[in-house]
Amino acid sequence: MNNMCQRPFSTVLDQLRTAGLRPTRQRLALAKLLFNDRDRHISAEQLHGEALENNIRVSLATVYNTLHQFTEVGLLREITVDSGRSYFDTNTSDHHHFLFVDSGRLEDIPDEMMGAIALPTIPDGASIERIDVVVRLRR
Amino acid sequence: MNNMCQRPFSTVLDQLRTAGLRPTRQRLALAKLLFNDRDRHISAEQLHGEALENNIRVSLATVYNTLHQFTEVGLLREITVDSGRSYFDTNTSDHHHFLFVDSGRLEDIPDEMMGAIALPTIPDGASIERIDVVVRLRR
DNA sequence: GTGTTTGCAAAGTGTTTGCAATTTA
DNA sequence: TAAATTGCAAACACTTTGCAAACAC
Repeated sequence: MNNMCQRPFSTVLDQLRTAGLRPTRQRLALAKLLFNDRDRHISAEQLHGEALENNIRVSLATVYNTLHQFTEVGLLREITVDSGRSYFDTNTSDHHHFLFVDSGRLEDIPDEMMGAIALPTIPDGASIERIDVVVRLRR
Repeated sequence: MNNMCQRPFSTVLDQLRTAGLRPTRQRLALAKLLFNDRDRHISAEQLHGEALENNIRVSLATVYNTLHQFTEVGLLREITVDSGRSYFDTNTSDHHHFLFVDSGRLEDIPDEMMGAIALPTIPDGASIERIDVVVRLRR
């Protein structure tokens, strides 16, 4: 698995600064929860819950704002697998996902497990923003 | 493009019957809207609107029920591209999608435009239900 | 100080549900 | 007539918004 999320913390600060986002208490605390660990696929509600557990006072609205701001800045990647719920992936490198349909759990596909995908021919005038591959697994 | 949706109408009736779904006025009318034409990617609200335009009295709840029942029976395939909105694809064959991110429009990728995807190695005990590929396009 | 960010509660979106009335076999 | 289906309105889950108070620079 590509450990792109183990960025030095200074990078987060830099990226916030570069993007003109002030390093507020809330943003820094959420960034720590998100990036200090392994790669994560986390929803806004989950992150909010985790913040509260860690005695970080932050509102759900701020968690949403922060996740979106981080996504715009390139610190996160947003993934939607099922209707009505977004996950945010701390691994922003090119990679794909396993979705365990029974549990709803989402996991990165290690590069060794997934060969390269041949790029499709695309319509005139269009350009590829990104290719999302979700391998849906049972059992 | 694989025209799997041009199934004879009798097939729809058969599949409903086989599944123990009564061919009610609403189900038949919605099936006609869905399957009489080209391949479609349609949301519940869109289909409901279309039904009303065609003077088919049907509630939005019934449209939702019907779309899900058709999906269970294998007449449709459900696709979620962005948070909070499901599309139903009348093409249930193995194929992938272009998503035009500006408009939100979803389109089948013709087989000629997309090479085969190498199946990934999957975790022990799991089996692949389906692989969703969404090529996100700009402009 | 000035502009940014936050928290709250309210509004919004798409979807599902409970249940009485209706329809189908 | 028994079971399935429908329509309505209310409930739902998740997300976004408006705005005054708090904060960062």
